[in-house]
Amino acid sequence: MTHDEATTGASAPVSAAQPGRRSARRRRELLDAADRVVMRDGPDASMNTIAAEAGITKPILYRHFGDKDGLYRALAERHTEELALAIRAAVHPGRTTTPRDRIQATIDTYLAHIEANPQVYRFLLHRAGAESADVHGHVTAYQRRVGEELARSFDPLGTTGVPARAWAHGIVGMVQASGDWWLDERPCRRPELTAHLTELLWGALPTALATSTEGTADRTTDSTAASTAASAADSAPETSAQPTGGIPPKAG
Amino acid sequence: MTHDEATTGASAPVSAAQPGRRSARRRRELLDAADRVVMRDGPDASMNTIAAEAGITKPILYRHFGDKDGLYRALAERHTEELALAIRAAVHPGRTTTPRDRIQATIDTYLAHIEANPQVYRFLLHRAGAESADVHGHVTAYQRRVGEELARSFDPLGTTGVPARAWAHGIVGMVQASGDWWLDERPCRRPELTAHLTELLWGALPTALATSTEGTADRTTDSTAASTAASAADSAPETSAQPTGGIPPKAG
DNA sequence: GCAGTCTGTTACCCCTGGTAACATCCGGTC
DNA sequence: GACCGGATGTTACCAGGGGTAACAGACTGC
Repeated sequence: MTHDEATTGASAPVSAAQPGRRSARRRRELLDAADRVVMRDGPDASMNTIAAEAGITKPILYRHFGDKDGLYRALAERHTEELALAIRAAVHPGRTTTPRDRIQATIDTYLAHIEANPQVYRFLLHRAGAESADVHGHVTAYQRRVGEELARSFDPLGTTGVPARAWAHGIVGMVQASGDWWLDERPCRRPELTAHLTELLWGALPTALATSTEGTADRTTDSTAASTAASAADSAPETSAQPTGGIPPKAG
Repeated sequence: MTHDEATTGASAPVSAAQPGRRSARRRRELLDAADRVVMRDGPDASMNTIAAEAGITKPILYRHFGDKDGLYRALAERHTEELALAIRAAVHPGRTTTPRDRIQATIDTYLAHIEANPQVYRFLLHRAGAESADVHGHVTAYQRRVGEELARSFDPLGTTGVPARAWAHGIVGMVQASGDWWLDERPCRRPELTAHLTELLWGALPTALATSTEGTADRTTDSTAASTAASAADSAPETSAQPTGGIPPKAG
């Protein structure tokens, strides 16, 4: 039971005679319910649970989405779209900026997204579309998508040579992996991580390795990153969570 | 419903397999069988199948490994150990080398590994240990492990500050993601990819973006990477597959 | 002989993904 | 109104996979 929502809203003039019209809305509602469940119970939610949350039973879900993978793919598409949009906005800003600012803003946008909704992120990373592929389940496809988006931004001519794409996918993986680690340990606040990663892409690694080999050890890296961390503190969209308490950086 | 008949909660004899020393050999044999099946059927192999491959039945597997996650974790540990060893050897070479050579060798070692055995790689990436964690299934732990390994190599003093660890995990993710993309599309041979990624870490991105913004578009990146690609052709272990021809990128 | 433990088995439970078959409402058409 | 198509919904079921209980030999050591 529990069929709240009174069904048949009909408050708006349902003039559209298209048959898919109503079913599209139903589909969205089902997707909403699935989203709620997945965000609450994690990606292992059963179809029964999702159906119950939607106030219906399994076969309806299967009529709409084919199978579980279809549902999850539809769900993932939504979120991926959202993220890709934000990334695109950060990569192609309206006013002219330096390349470094663009990269930094892009990184921060990504991090802000996964920080704002870790559940979505986990779902996308670990489950979305991982089942369908025959043998080699491509890494969740959403990462690929963002990568291609970034690659296109590197040379807007459409050439998109191998190096650019390798870099783009590499950068996405870089931000994703360090972001994942950061989400778990929270060793610093987001602007600092953004700055560290931008530094890394801007050639901080050879510098750090060279100096550490010669004599002075790790202080170099620390100071380098910290100096730019401050300047990055206010670049990207909000979505900032509250301070979330301490967890001191514990940087030696 | 009906009646649960006590049982109350999974018993969970953590690490049930510890007792006999002779059982250790059996354990290895079981693990071998599981390995065979997983490499043949992919990570979705059922416990029944694995048991059959080992010539036994399910309960024995459960006595040895607790549950499926335990088996998979044991399996993953093996392969991760192997990879971590290779990485460590590449990061800390016996004779003195330049930092750049070390990084390049490390990247190439990783890529060589995933190229040599994609099945293992897929398994580690997608399944290993992804189930056990309560809510947030950390990314397969093997990536983390390699990351920590790399982080330690950055400042051998043991400090391992935040920037170094952020970089290390980022680099691992970078190599992993681009390697994954490369495995799927094979847009170039391994040495080229290794060179591209090393270039990226050595500050090629700002250069490329600056020049592409000013005038010349993508030729810069291509030539830069190609020049070093040749020099990297013979750094790490072989395991090279045949050329596999040139699938043109042709991304949507 | 007995206890203990390791090996192995059969048979079972429960849950989950997925399907079949049947019942229903609602909008449109003659 | 009668009728029909299509979406909505249901109960009931199946196959298969994870996991467990309970029992059966075999080997050790006393």
